[in-house]
Amino acid sequence: MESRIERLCVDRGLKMTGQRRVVARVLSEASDHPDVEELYHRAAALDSRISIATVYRTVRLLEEKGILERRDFGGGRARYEPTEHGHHHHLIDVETGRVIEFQDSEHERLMQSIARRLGFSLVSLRLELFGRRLDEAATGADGSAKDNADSRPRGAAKPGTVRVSR
Amino acid sequence: MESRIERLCVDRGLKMTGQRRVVARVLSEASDHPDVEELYHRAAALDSRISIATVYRTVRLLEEKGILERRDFGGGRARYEPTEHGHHHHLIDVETGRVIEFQDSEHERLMQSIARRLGFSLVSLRLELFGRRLDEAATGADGSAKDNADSRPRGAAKPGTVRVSR
DNA sequence: GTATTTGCAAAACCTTTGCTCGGCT
DNA sequence: AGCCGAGCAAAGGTTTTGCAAATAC
Repeated sequence: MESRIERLCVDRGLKMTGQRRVVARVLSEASDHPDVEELYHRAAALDSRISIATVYRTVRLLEEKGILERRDFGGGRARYEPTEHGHHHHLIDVETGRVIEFQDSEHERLMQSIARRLGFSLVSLRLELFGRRLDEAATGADGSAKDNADSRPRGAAKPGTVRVSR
Repeated sequence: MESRIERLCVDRGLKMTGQRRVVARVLSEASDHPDVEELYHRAAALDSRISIATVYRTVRLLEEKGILERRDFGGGRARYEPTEHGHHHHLIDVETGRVIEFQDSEHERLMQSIARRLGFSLVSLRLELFGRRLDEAATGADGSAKDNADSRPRGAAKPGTVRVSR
């Protein structure tokens, strides 16, 4: 069955090889921000006839096509995630490395206005927060973000989406 | 004469060798965000008896001491700038690569509040805007940011500091 | 059929490190 | 004399690439 990312590839006229299909599936099913090595392992589990060079080539291609976005959270390896329409940002737990996504519409407006004041139109932005977990009791947050490391809840329909609404 | 960065090094008890003094001077005089290669070239111009390994070791040391901050604006090379007290952020001109700094106190507050809502205390953050220059005439900005590539106006006392005050 | 893509291994790239020598205290 | 830092070159980790063989359209 055709995965979501595979559909995007086909839509953009990419030649769909077996390897690309596998990588597309892995990406479609990922709910985190895997690096190339991790993608390679997951892909190899589905089809061992794939090399890491192909994974590198594929993520690069998909990034050029706007299907993936490359992230750098430090640690020397690039990490990838599917491009989303509504931009979101990341909060990285400095103790565990867990990545939490969030959105904030007020923030988007603020960034637009700052760019405009500096004489620029905003093309894109990168916002990453690094934080330390507060005691559950000491905060007003509901603590609903789960403990599975590096989870990436997203999408309005999914339960557990972390969104700061304002 | 003792450069600003050299003073900071001495204050933290670092042994000041000739090479460190040169790197400290280069950093003190830099008004941009040089990478190691660039620092090496500038340092070598002042004293050719310096190796790139020493520059790497020095920036790493100064980063550990909190004197420098490492930045990654993409491009695979780390770039460095002296630590500032008031945190600032960067707007990168996507056409020219020029880096403009800015601050926004409203933004600081917003970030604190977002982190808190997610159940975290904010340790640090990274904000980078990527933008395209608007026509001078079409914007309300005063266009005062200069055309010298990669300028880094900063510090309250300096004219030309780019600061979004709100 | 033909242009593209893959696998493999080598190369490229940035950064770190082992070791010996040199310089400062 | 003793230590710490510097230089050099080699190693390290990630990503890219050249080339021949395989594959999609």
